[in-house]
Formats: sequence, C-alpha cells, structure tokens
Amino acid sequence: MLSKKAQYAFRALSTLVRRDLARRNEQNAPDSSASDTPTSISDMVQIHPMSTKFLETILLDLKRGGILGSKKGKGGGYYLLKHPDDTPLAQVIRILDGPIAPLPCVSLHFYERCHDCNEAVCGLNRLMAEVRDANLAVLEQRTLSDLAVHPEGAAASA
Amino acid sequence: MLSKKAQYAFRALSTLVRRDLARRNEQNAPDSSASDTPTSISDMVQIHPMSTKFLETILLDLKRGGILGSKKGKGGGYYLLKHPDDTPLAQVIRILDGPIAPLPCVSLHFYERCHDCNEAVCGLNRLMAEVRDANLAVLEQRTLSDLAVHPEGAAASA
DNA sequence: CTTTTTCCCATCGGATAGGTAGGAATTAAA
DNA sequence: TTTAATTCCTACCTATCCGATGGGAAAAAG
Repeated sequence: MLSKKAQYAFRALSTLVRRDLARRNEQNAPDSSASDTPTSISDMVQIHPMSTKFLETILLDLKRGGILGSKKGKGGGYYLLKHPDDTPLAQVIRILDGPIAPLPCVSLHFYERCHDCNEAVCGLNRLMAEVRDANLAVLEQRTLSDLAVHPEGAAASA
Repeated sequence: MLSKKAQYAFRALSTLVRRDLARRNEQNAPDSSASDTPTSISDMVQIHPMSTKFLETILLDLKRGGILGSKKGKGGGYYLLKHPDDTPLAQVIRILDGPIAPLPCVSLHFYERCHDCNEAVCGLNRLMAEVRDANLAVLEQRTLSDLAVHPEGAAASA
C-alpha cells in the first residue's frame, strides 16, 4: 500500500503538472525545460487540503529526489524540473516509500541479499521478481502526465 | 513489501507443498483432497529455520484463512486442504498482509471509500487500479505449486 | 526592513511489526 | 492411565515507523 506521503505527493504533483502543461500550451513552448512560475505550498494546500507542514517535508523529499526545483522568498515555491512525460510514477514512489519490489532480494534500486535462502533455487524469489516486473511495466511506463488526464471527455476538473 | 509473516508463510508452505506433491505421486492419487499425514511445526522449523512461536501464529492464520487444516496431539500438525494448484499466492498474501492493491479505494477485497477525492475523476485511482491488475495477473495465476518448482532442475511445468 | 517563502532540526503520540511467554486442550502411544 | 507431543489461545513486550507538528534560520522580493 502507498503511504500517505506518496498519496499526498501525487496530489500536489497533479497540481504542478496541470499548471505546467497549461503554461506550455499558452507559451507555445511544449518542450521548454523548467517552469519559471513556482507554486507555493499554501497554493497547493488550497487546492488539495492537507497538512501544510507535512506537505512541506514531502516536497523537500521530491526536491532532493531530483523531481522538483524550488525558489525561496516572496513569490517562491516549487516547480517541475522536467517535462511531466519524463518522470515515471516509479520514481516518485521510490523517493517516498522506497522499494517497489515485494522482497529486498528482487529489488533493482534497493537490493539486499537474502541470507536465509539460496536465491538461485528459491521459488519465492522467482515469483516475486515476476510481481516486480508486472508493477514496473505500469509504474515505469506511466508518468506524471497521466496523473492529470481525466478519463471521460467531461470537463471534470477539481 | 511482503511482511516477514508472509515470507515465513511461503517458506513453510513450500515444505507442505513438496510433501503433498510427493505423497500424491507415491499413492498414485493426484486428485485426492487433503493430506492425511500432517507436518508438525518443529519439522517445518527444522527445514526452514525460524522462530517456532512466530510460525505458530502464522500457521494459525493460514488455518483460519482456509488454506490449512490441522490435527492436534501426538503425530499432529498441519496439512494443505486443497491441491497446491488451487491456492493462488494472492490468497496467502491477503490473509497475512491484507490488501494487495496500492490504495484502499481500488482494493477488491478490502475496499474503503476514498473521502478526499472523487473516485470517478481521480487520476491516481485509475493508475493504481492498473497496478493492482498487473499484480493480480501474477498473484491470482501463480499458485502454491509454483513455489516448489525449481528452475534449472529441468522438469519445470507451466 | 518587513513579508513571504523555502529550509532545517527536533520532537511526539499512536500504531504496527516482529517476537515471546505461559498454559489449556487434545491426541497417540507406552 | 500416565506421559509426551502437539495444536490452540490469550496476553504481553519492545523497537521502529508513520503521520504529523513546532520553532525557528536563511533567502528573496518589494
């Protein structure tokens, strides 16, 4: 299960993504690198109500994780460092929740040796590697852009 | 990530499965229902070293979950209630770790309404439902039998 | 030099994970 | 009929983590 941290992260990111895509549209600059108009924490909290202080720590994590940039002071805030298409959901989850794999011994980014079993002949490892791959097939393919897409053509925005 | 409980469960189950399949083979009764030769906790611990007391609680969970039967007293122990092919890994995980879905609002067996968002238009729900389905494609398909299969040993079935 | 913001550090209460202890109930066999 | 082996039940314990909060310091803009 995703932690609250990851859930809140996705909420906040969806706001940043929507603004980012809108700006790219307006400016006819679909490929420009980073936003120049940061969004403050208080703005984000107004759109998706949650604890300001808690969101603060989350955004800091995302910044350290290389997803967000920030600008201090008046008019400051956070912005996406890359095009929303270029940040897979897997990256967000790894920053906030750690490994995606169901076992450390089949994790790609957080591998830890499994000392209780021989990995070569352990039936569980093989199966859990399948699970990991099934997850990654979605989470590495889907990106922040998909967060902002709403299914039916309806103009149902938040 | 799987809990230790689930990991230990799979270890113990792999022992039961191997014995169960061997017995079916010897007796030329591939379709008989339950084992008549229970395996004791101490036997299981000898094969896969772990805390006896902890395994006890796990096996009780598996029994309450409808996967194992038990026999008390001398010569007693636990046995599989069904053919190993008929218990998907998902069932084991649900008993010991709860939901497989990454969010309660997309869980099939542990659904809980998501009060912070409109599920119909929430981008995250849709994506996490994809993740859930990717997981279930493996975990409902793969069964206890797959636990006992060793890769290089040739005779790999499915 | 005041206001608005990010940034940093420390703490905190409650829940959960992982594990332990002791003993009652049941059964087989000596 | 006693004894040994087993499951079963209830309670407890400890460390860690989750979710969250508080108090400022540092930077930037007006």
